[in-house]
Amino acid sequence: MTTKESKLYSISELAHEFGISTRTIRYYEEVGLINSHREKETLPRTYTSRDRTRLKLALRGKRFGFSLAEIKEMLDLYDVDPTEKEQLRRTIELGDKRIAEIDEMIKELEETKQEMLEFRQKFMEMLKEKEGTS
Amino acid sequence: MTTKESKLYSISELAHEFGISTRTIRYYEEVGLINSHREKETLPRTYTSRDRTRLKLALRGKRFGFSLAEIKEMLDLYDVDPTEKEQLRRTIELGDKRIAEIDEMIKELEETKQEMLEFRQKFMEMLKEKEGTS
DNA sequence: AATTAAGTTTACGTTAACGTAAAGGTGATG
DNA sequence: CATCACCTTTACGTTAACGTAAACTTAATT
Repeated sequence: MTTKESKLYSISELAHEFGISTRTIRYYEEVGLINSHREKETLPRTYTSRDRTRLKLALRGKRFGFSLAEIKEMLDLYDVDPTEKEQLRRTIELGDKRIAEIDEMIKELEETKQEMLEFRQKFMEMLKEKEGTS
Repeated sequence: MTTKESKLYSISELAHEFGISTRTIRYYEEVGLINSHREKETLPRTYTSRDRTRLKLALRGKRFGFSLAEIKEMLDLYDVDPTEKEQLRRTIELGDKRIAEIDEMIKELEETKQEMLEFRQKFMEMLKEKEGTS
């Protein structure tokens, strides 16, 4: 029985998959946002699917305008030590705050969408009024 | 009958209301994101409620990680000339794209929330298992 | 009349998040 | 064995989005 040997990714594979540069990936490692695993200290980085997932989540955070520091804090929530009750509690608490934030964001987005749809409606009517004018 | 004379805001009023600096507001004007109205070219800026709304929308865009340039482009959609059919069409088209983007964001946020709730559940169980351990 | 509060412009400083270039190591391939 | 292709580190450059400071004006108070 070999020790769980799932697929490993190279840095350029991930870069290509997510449409980012290898520099970006190295930078994320530099600031502690993600990890890499290397055989011999000196040579090529390799990434597990867990690393890949973390990167994916990080990029999601970016798309929503979070700073790398904020993202790191959020991702580190998933890596809490399950034997430490106090840590667990703090994690849950912080997580709840984030969830509330997400709810707020969803609400705001839906409002925005609604407003845009109303404008769309107005513009469509304006267009109709000018029908045939070329 | 006086010409529509609704409330005017000063720069520090708006800054305070939205929790930003006056510098930020001037900067937004500098890059054409918002406008101000002044009596005599030289003296204090004053803002209509329309200006205020535009600023509010801009800040909303910021919270979602859009750049000021992107925000400007989006806000300018609202200021289209209604007599220009082609412009109207382009505006509607671009607006539709933004609406689709918003839908995508909402979807992603809901996924994220779901995942976080699942983690929360797991952590709660871990906590329960350790019940009484202090 | 002098101080205070709020505004102005100009201009240089700062930070996050990378881009980019230089100089070099490895392993596969024609 | 030379040339890719891909990786590495180090380090300086760049841009957006303001912060901050200086020097000044104007209106209202003391």
